[in-house]
Amino acid sequence: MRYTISQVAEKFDLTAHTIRYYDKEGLLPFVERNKAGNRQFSDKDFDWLKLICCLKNTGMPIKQIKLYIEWCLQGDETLEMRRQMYLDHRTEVIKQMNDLQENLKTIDYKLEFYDTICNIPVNADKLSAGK
Amino acid sequence: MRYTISQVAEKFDLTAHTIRYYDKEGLLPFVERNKAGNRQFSDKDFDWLKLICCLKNTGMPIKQIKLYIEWCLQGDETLEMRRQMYLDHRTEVIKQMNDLQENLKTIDYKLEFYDTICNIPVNADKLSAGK
DNA sequence: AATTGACTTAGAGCTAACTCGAAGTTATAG
DNA sequence: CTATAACTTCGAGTTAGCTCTAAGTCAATT
Repeated sequence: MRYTISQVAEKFDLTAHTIRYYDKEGLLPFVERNKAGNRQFSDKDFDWLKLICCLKNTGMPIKQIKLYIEWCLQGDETLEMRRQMYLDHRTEVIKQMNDLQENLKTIDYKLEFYDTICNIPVNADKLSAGK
Repeated sequence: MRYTISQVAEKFDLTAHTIRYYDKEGLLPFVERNKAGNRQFSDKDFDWLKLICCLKNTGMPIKQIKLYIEWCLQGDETLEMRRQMYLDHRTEVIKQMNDLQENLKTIDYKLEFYDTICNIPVNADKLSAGK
């Protein structure tokens, strides 16, 4: 099956503009064109896009994703670099998760405070960020 | 105890520039000045800054943080709005954590693949993002 | 009295990641 | 044959969040 840019946009919850931007930035060098010059996405391209979205949504900059894709196209000589990239990125993602969990504690603490004070709205914090 | 902007920057791993930027954006209306016009941070301000960093690091836009701080200074009439903001933000943070966890699976799957292929570097994926 | 260093403001500049508009091409429906 | 819709490129514009520079103030040291 072949898909147009707007079908892909729909499927990945992106805009066609964004997909063209990704292409321009070198993230989609493998996408083929028909005689009219229109992009023709294949199911194989969907795997690439899923991966690109995964890396993007975990905070990897587009330039680094581009680099990774270049490595993939270069072949086996870049295998170890790619593996190392995933190792480093995994560490980053774990850190993000830990940071979120830590910050969630603060938010939950605040919520406890507001849940209490909103039922008994007396003597609330006007100028204090604590408690 | 009173602290200068550079001491605060050091403590919160920000630059003095960034702190002035936050002040300009309305995040630090409570910070006092000495006769020379220099900012004088107190321990109470540290609580505010911790909270601001928490919200910022969980993806809350600076404009919304500013709004929250305005609400705090307005007093009890905004208690319910503040509580609702924390509820909404909590949902956001949980979503971020779930998304990260989901994406981490993809990364771990990739790592498994690269761990295998890097020990037996034969027939690697040259043009496929899958498997 | 002069130098040094840390602060001040105002405002310009930067980067990432889009986001949009203009002008043009092509395939299909009427 | 023409109108419409969906695509194309190019390049300008936008937004968030800084980041930096210039020019100036002020307190403390030499």
